[in-house]
Amino acid sequence: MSKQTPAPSLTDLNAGMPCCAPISEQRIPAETAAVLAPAFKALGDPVRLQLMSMIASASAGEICVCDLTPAFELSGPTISHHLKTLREAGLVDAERRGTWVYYRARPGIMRQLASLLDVGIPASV
Amino acid sequence: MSKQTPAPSLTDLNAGMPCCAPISEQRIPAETAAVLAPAFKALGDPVRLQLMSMIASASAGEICVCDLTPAFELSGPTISHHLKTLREAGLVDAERRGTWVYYRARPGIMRQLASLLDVGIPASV
DNA sequence: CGTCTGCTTCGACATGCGTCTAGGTTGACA
DNA sequence: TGTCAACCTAGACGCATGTCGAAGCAGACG
Repeated sequence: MSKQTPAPSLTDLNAGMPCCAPISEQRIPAETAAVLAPAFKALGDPVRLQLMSMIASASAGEICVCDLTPAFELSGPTISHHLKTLREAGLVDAERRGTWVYYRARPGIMRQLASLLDVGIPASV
Repeated sequence: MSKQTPAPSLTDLNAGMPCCAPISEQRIPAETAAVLAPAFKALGDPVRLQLMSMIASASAGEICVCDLTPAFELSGPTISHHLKTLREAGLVDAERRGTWVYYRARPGIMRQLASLLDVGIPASV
């Protein structure tokens, strides 16, 4: 045990807390892996990766489900299911305003995941 | 169609090629998502995330399977299976030297994944 | 050559995941 | 109030995945 970067909660991650050293510098504790793996898992589907990209790159900072669904050849419920997965992974937030539901990205956790994968030196292969 | 960042192959990624704009800047094309999602998927399991971390942070740049297996309460075949998953995702390389097999990380693809998640501005939530 | 050890592959099983259709819930609007 | 549209939830089905024990393969070492 002792002084590694401790296991953060999903809330911590979304609060924008610094979390973990890059995996190339320090071995991840089991608890941290258990917390972060679901986020990677959520991105591990092509449809969700595209959804995440569309949401994160939306010019207004948010995007309507009604703009997401027609971008795929999938049923509405299936898209809804994938959005729920992203929500439960803490990657996006949803808000209903009138008839439509809008999704926006949570930059905090994405930054955490990115820094975890960071290799530091931008060197060769 | 037209001038987005085109779909890269896994080989490109491991060759260290710059690949894709961050998903917060540009929507990922379907082909790119199809290529990158398996890498995230491979990291979407706590055991594999820890394995990846142990491999990437190995002081010698590589680590013996015989050092990985006892770190988990899982059977040898199960660890071997997870390592195969990481190999097929292009995240690690394996090399047999004498009795033991050594694994090392492929920094190229990890950098690609990290930059894909990059949110740019290190700002608030 | 025989045997032992380290790792992978094989076959099997339970669980999880992606997808669908059908049905519910919430809000807009006449 | 009634009706319509947008979105989510529920239930079901087939395929993928995580896990194991048993068997196979490759080097080391007498």
